[in-house]
Amino acid sequence: MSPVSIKDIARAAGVSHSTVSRALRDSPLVSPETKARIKRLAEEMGYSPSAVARGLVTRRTRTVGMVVTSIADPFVAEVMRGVEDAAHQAGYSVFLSSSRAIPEREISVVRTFRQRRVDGVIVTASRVGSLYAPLLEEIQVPVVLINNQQPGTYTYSVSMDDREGAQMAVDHLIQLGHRRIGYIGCVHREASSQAREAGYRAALEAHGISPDPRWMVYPTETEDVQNGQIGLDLLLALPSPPTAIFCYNDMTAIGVLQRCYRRGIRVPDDLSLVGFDDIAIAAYTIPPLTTVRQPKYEMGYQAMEMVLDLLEDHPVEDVLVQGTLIVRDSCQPPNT
Amino acid sequence: MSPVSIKDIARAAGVSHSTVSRALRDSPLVSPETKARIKRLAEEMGYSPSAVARGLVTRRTRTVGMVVTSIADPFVAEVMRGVEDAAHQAGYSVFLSSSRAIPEREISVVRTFRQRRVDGVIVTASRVGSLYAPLLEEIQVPVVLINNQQPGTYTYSVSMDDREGAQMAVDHLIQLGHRRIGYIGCVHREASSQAREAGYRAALEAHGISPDPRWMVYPTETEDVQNGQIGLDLLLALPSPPTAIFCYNDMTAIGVLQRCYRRGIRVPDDLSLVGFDDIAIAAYTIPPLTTVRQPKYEMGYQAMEMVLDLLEDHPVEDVLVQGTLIVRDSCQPPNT
DNA sequence: CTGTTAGCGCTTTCAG
DNA sequence: CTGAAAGCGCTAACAG
Repeated sequence: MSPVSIKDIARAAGVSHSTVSRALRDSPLVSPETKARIKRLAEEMGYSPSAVARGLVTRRTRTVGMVVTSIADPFVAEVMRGVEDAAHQAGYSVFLSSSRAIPEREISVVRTFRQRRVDGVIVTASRVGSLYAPLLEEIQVPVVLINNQQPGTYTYSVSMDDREGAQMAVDHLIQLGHRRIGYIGCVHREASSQAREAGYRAALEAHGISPDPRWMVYPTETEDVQNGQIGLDLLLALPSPPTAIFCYNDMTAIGVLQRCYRRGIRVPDDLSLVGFDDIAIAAYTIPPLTTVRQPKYEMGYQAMEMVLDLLEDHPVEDVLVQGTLIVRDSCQPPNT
Repeated sequence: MSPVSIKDIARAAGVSHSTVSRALRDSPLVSPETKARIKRLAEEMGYSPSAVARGLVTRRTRTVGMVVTSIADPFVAEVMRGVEDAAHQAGYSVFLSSSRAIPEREISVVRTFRQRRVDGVIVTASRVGSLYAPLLEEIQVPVVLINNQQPGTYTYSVSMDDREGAQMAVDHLIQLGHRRIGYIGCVHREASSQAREAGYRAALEAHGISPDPRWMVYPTETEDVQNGQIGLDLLLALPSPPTAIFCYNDMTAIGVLQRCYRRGIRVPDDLSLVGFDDIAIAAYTIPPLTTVRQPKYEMGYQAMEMVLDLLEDHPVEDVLVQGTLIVRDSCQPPNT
C-alpha cells in the first residue's frame, strides 16, 4: 500500500539499503553490475524517492516560496513563468502564494513557507509595509525581491530601471512634438510610481519644458484601470489639457483607452498614449499600445538564479534591468 | 545556527520532547500550566515546526501540485486563484508547475510532484494526450481535472458546461435578429471546442436555421488571437458573410476585434461578436465584449475542495458548472 | 565496493 | 498527565 522505499528494494536485491541509496544516486562506490540490478529493480517496483525524507536529512528541500500580491496580475504571471522555468531547470519546485496585500495573510504565507523549510523566497511587486521586513528576516533563507516598493531593505533584489524607462517613453512623445504631457501615477506602488515620475520630469526638463504640477495626477483607486479612467477625466478638465499621456502602466492606459472610447476621443488622433510593462494584451488593444517593456520573464528567471547563487554562497549583486520602448500605434504628433 | 527543534524546547523546559510535541499541538493530555510554559518558550525561542519532518511521519504533506499548460494564461490565472485560496484556507500549500504541453515536461512535472509526496494533484485545461493517463495513475493520489480535454478519463473533474454556454451566446445573437452567424473554433482544445460548436448548432437549429458548414472555421494557429484574426478573414471571404460571430474564447474575439480595427470594420455596427470565458480584460476591450462567463475562480476553488474531500474519503461527484451570459457592447441587431 | 550505525525533527504507541 | 522508545525514508560517516 504505502510506496516502496529503498528498504524494500534492498530486501529484493539482497543488499543493504545504503547500497541502494548509493546506486540510485549514481555513486561511483557501487559496482556497475549491482547498480544496474538495483536500478532495474527500482524501476520495476515503481520506486519514487521521497523528497520529504531527503529534505529532512539534507536540510535542503529544493523548493522556493514565491509570494505575489495577486496571482491574476498579468505582470506577475510573466514573472512567475520565469521563476518557474529557472526553478524547474535546477530541479526546484515552487510554492505559490498570494498575499493580496492583506497583512495577516502575508504573515501566514511567510510563516508557512518557513515551516515548509523552503530554501529561498521570492517576492514580487511587493506593496508591503513595515510588517514585512522582520518576517523576512526571521525566515533565515535567501530572499530576493522583484520590483520592491520598499526602499532600502537588506535583501537582494532585481528591479526595473523605472526612471530610465519612463524617460524613454516621454522622450518619444516629445520627439513626436508633444509639449503638454500628462502623467497618471499610482499611489499604491509608491517607489516605482515616483521613479517613473522622475523619469517623466527628466525627459521634459531635458527638452526645456517645465512640468506643470497639474499634469501629474494620482487617482487613488485600487484598480489600475479605474485609475486610468479617472486620471483621464482629471487631465481633460484642465484649462489646456495635455495632448499626450504617459501612464504608470498598461492597465492604466487601458483604462484611459476605455474612457476615450466612451467620450469619443480618438487615440492617437486626438490624444497620444504610452503605457508601461508591455503586458501581453498591450499588443492587442485598440489601437495597439506603445509602451515600455519590462523584461518580466527574465526578471523572474534572474531572481530564481539569484537565490540559487545565494544558496551556493556565490557572490551576487542586485540587478537593475533596462526597459525597451515598444512603438506601436497609440502615439502620433499632436494635431493641435 | 540550525533552527530550534522540539528537543531544544524540551531541554529548556525540562520536559521530554514528546510533551513538547503534545503541548504545541494542544493535546488535552498536557497540563495547562506546562502547556502554557512550553508555548511561551517556543515563542521566545523562535520555534517554527518543520512541515517536512511532520510530513515524513504523518505521510501527509498538506500540499497539492497544480499543473497548468501556461502560467500566463488569464483563464488559468483565475483558476489558480481559486485553488490557492481554498488551499490556503485549509492549511495547504500549492506547488505550481507549467507543462507547456511539452510531453517530457509533463512527465517530469508529475514525477516531481510524486516525489514531493503531494496529497493531491489538480490539472487545468489539460491539452494532454495519451501520455498523461498512465502517469496520473501511477501517482496514487487524488487527481482532479479542470476542463479536461481528454474525454472519458477515470479521474474526478470539474468542468464547464460548454454546450449550454455556447447555446446561450448564440441564442442571444439570434434574439438580436442575426441569422448568419459564424463560429471560430479551436483545434487545440478539441473537447471544449466541439462542445461549444454543438451548442452553437443547437441554438441555430432551435430557431429553424440550418448551420452552413462554411460558417464554422477552425484556424490552426497556436495562439488564440491569431486564430481570431485568421478566422475573421476566412468568414468575411464568404459570398454572404455572417453578420455575427461566436468565438471559441475571449482571446479569439480579441483577435477578431483587432482585425476589424485594421480592416475598418466597426463592432458592433457592422459585425456583432460574442466571446467565451469572460477573462478580466473582456470588460475593457473596445468595445467591451459580450461573453459567456466561466466561473473560473469557483472552479479552482471547487477543484481544491474536491481533493480535500477525496482525502477524507468523502464521496465526491464530478461537477459541471454553468456559465452566464454577460451582455456588454459588442452586439447589436444586424444592419443589413 | 558494501554493510552498520546514526540521526534529520517529528508523531505515536506503550508504559508508567 | 508525562516519559521512553520506535520509526517515517533517506543520507552520511565509519568500518570493514
